[in-house]
Amino acid sequence: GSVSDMLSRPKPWSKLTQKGREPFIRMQLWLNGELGQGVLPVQGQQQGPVLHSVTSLQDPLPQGCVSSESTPKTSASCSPAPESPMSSSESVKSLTELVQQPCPPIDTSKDGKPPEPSDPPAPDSQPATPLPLSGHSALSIQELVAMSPELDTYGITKRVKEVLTDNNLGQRLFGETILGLTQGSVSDLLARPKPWHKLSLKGREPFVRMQLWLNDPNNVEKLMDMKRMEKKAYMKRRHSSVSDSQPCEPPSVGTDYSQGASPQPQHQLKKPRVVLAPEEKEALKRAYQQKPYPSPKTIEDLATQLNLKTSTVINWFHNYRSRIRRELFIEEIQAGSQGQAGASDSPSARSGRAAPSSEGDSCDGVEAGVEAADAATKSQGGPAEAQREEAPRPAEKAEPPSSGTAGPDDGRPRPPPEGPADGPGPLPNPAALAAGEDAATSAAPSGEGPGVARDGAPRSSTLPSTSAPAAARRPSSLQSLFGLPEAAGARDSRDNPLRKKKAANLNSIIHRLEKAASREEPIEWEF
DNA sequence: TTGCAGTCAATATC
DNA sequence: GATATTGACTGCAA
Repeated sequence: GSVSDMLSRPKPWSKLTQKGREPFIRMQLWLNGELGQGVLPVQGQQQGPVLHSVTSLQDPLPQGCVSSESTPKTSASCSPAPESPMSSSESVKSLTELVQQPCPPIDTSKDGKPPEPSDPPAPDSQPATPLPLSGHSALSIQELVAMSPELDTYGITKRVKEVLTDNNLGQRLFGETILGLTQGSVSDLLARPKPWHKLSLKGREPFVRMQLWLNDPNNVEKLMDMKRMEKKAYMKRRHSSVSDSQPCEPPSVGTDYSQGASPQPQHQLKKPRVVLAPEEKEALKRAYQQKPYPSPKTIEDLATQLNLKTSTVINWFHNYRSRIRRELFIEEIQAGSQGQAGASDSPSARSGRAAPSSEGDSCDGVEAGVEAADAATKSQGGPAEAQREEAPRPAEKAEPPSSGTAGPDDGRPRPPPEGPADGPGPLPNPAALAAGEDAATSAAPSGEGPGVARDGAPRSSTLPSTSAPAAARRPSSLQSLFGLPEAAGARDSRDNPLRKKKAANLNSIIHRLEKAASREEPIEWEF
């Protein structure tokens, strides 16, 4: 009866609970041939082998399947191991274990044609899947992510970095093979992991993959294999291209692009990458300090004055906000782990424990740990310290006189800013520009900052005092959030960037407050 | 429409 | 050559 109902009236995915999704996962797996025969005994007890099939997928990661494609050597298949029935709670447990504990050797796929992310020769062989996943794996990983227990993103990346460096494995290989991401993304991810509870489902995926990879006892071997294979393929291509004096591009199956169709046009269509001059960045940063959320008009003005496209300015603000936020996360984490004195190097887990459902605990509460981080950064020699203040620190090496121009001596291949080539001239003072526009906003911080809730706006159950990370709950953190001067306390010159960040973050909060205040309906405050 | 998360990919830097 | 940085883009949600 349930089956009939489900088949004839399937609910949309988004409406389904996790439990409700299980049958669909099973169906999908079954369709993919992933479920063995008779592995799913009809549930004698109410909760049968829930999730068992999912958890029994020994390799939800691409790596196995990928390597099977491009690494015929790697043995085995993705077929699930024999299973035994399991209760629902056991299933959940098994999921947790899958992610958190070492799992049996990963078998590689036998089916499908997984793409070859790291091996360009057959770029079109897998039209549909951008990730190095076979279809079922993609589904599985998403399910795993959805049901994954909280992971210690910081710890995971730390371990991944260790393993990679210890074994001389590159980010590119790892990213393309294991995560389905490009080198840049991997670098970013490893250097600045977000805490688990701040990640979206999609954002969690790479961490689940990393965790699973870490759990795989053969992970390094497989990657090494991939590396060897790549090298081999590369040598082969190089060899053949040399002997044939052909371009070493992968031979695009049967098509000859090298003739009439010029090989160039695609390149010519590419837009040159905009590279902002240090002075421009500096100006933008100043504007950001004043107003992290500039109005369209301000953006327009900034763009005009800096001789940039408005979209560039918009993008810059988006990127900068987002990256600042992440920097602050990192600082929070660092501070947290410092404060915890090694009790656990699981900051995200920490906050999770403190706030089991603390999604809204500190939306912008990234300030929470900054103060501690501030102290921490001075004494601690951590892996991230080198870059910790990089973003917010204005014009690192070439702290330019702000009136300077983007002179040619900056040595950067500045693409032609489509506009008069006379340059921006003496750079404007965008800060003033931004500040001037909204004095009220800028003045706000000096007022009663956390009065956020004074108007009765629900300080809300979503923000229980216990929901914030430990550092955030310290009174001093609250003070630091809204009491900048004291919090920042001019301890040394390194405080400046932090103060700026804090100020900017505060402005960001204010911006949201203002926005929220202009709404009719009550809202839930998230700070 | 706006802001954000996540990512790519070009470029810079090590 | 590997890694880090960063402008741009996509897709989603409010």
